[in-house]
Amino acid sequence: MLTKKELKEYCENARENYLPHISIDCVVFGFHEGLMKVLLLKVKNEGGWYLPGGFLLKPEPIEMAANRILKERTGLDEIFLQQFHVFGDPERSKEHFEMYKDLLPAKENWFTNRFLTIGYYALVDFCDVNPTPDQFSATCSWCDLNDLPEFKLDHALILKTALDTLRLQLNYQPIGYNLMPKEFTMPELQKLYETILDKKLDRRNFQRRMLGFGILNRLEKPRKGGAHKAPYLYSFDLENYKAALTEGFKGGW
Amino acid sequence: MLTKKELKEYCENARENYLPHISIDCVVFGFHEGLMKVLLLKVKNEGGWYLPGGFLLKPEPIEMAANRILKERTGLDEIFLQQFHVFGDPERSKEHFEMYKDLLPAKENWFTNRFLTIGYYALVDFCDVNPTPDQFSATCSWCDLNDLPEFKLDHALILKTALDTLRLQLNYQPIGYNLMPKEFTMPELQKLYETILDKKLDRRNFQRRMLGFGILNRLEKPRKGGAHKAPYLYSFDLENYKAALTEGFKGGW
DNA sequence: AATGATAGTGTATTACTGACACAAGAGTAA
DNA sequence: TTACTCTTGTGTCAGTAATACACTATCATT
Repeated sequence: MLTKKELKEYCENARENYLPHISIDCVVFGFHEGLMKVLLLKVKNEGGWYLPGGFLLKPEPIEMAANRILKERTGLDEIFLQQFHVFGDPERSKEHFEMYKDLLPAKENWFTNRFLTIGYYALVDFCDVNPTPDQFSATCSWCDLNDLPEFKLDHALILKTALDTLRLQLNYQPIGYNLMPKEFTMPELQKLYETILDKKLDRRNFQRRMLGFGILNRLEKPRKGGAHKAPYLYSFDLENYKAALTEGFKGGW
Repeated sequence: MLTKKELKEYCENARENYLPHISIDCVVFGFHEGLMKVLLLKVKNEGGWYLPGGFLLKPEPIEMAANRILKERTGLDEIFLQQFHVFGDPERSKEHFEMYKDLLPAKENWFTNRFLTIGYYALVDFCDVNPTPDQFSATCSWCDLNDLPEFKLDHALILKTALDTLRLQLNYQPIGYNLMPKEFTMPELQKLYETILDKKLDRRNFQRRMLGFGILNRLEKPRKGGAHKAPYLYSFDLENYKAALTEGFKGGW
């Protein structure tokens, strides 16, 4: 929560530069040590967590805004982003309304307005991210998808919708290029799928199917160093991967 | 295109009642005589066609706004609606900007603002629709999907995106309840699928697969009156249909 | 009663999915 | 060095779904 002074400054700036009534919230998925992670922010002097988000500059394309916001929170450029839903319940920002309504008159108070928020989800390589709080936040950090904190506003719903969308997309799009390091083993990739879907998959069938998609290159060298049989390393075949992204897998009719 | 007087009145009302910078555009699909149809509007004194659209009342949920807009254009309540994308290119309303910029000063000119538009597609029973122009339009009518006119703004893109989404959804959701009359024959339903997908399907395999979904009831009576063998009539099993809508078909992992 | 057009249905082939088991490699410890 | 353990790589078989294809049934018309 902002102090009155901070609020006032922020609102003046926001009214000047941002489109009113529209915000962007991003669900940033990462994958680390076999666990699915989401990037979250904890606001100063408030309980509850937020998704990284922000506003749209008046002349800015939406996707560019999402990229800008994520660049600020992660340090990353060129993030894989997918717009998935607009959340527009008139009551969705009620908490903010209650919190800020007494600090500034409605007319100049950015946060007592209604906001529609455009939901994006992002897939990123966990290790590349440098979580950076925004000016409202005390903390920006990865949270385990299995162990989520309390959310503010409707951010739990946004996260759930993103996850549902991701799971659905898994069925007709390749995924992983943005979540895995350049080189990885088949068991590691399987773990990613298992984590996203929250279920066990058969090792042999997973491999067969995955290879069947034709988006993987097996590298010559295996991964050394483990205490067991050295697994092969794979990388994505970018060309086929992108083709699969646009055309989708098989898919019925 | 509006006259100056009309524009002025409209803008005053709009500023008062609608959220700025946000619009809704609907792609209304219907199916008639074996052809896929889209509901379009032709504005007075302008070349080119628009999708039915409108704005969001300040306290109104998005979905309700889409319903309200479609109720006005079609006479229908309770339309099947699916939000599919937000279009936000800052240049997307350039045509409007050029058209209206000289009529009113920017400050009070609703139409020279930037608009993000939320795209919904709707599936309706062609025969139930009573196409009704809005106050800007001379004509509201069904157009054949294979024979589309010139569009204004980015409405060709919006339509294409809607169609792509619909085709994709065909693979994991039932469709047809909203597009077909209550009772229909298997060949008629097949024709719907063929029309949406723009490709021929095998009669026998289509039937087997469709019945396999378990969302159809075969009625006792056949359709009489044709010059040929009387086909069976089917209706959708609402309960199973809705279950399939939420759970999706099979779907991979 | 023969014709023409369309509807209903069965079957063989192939591809895919899911369940399962065994062999190979790499380190570890005797 | 050898046996052991853990993990990876791969083959097979059965059940299921997808594809391709051809015949019979029915109605209206002549």
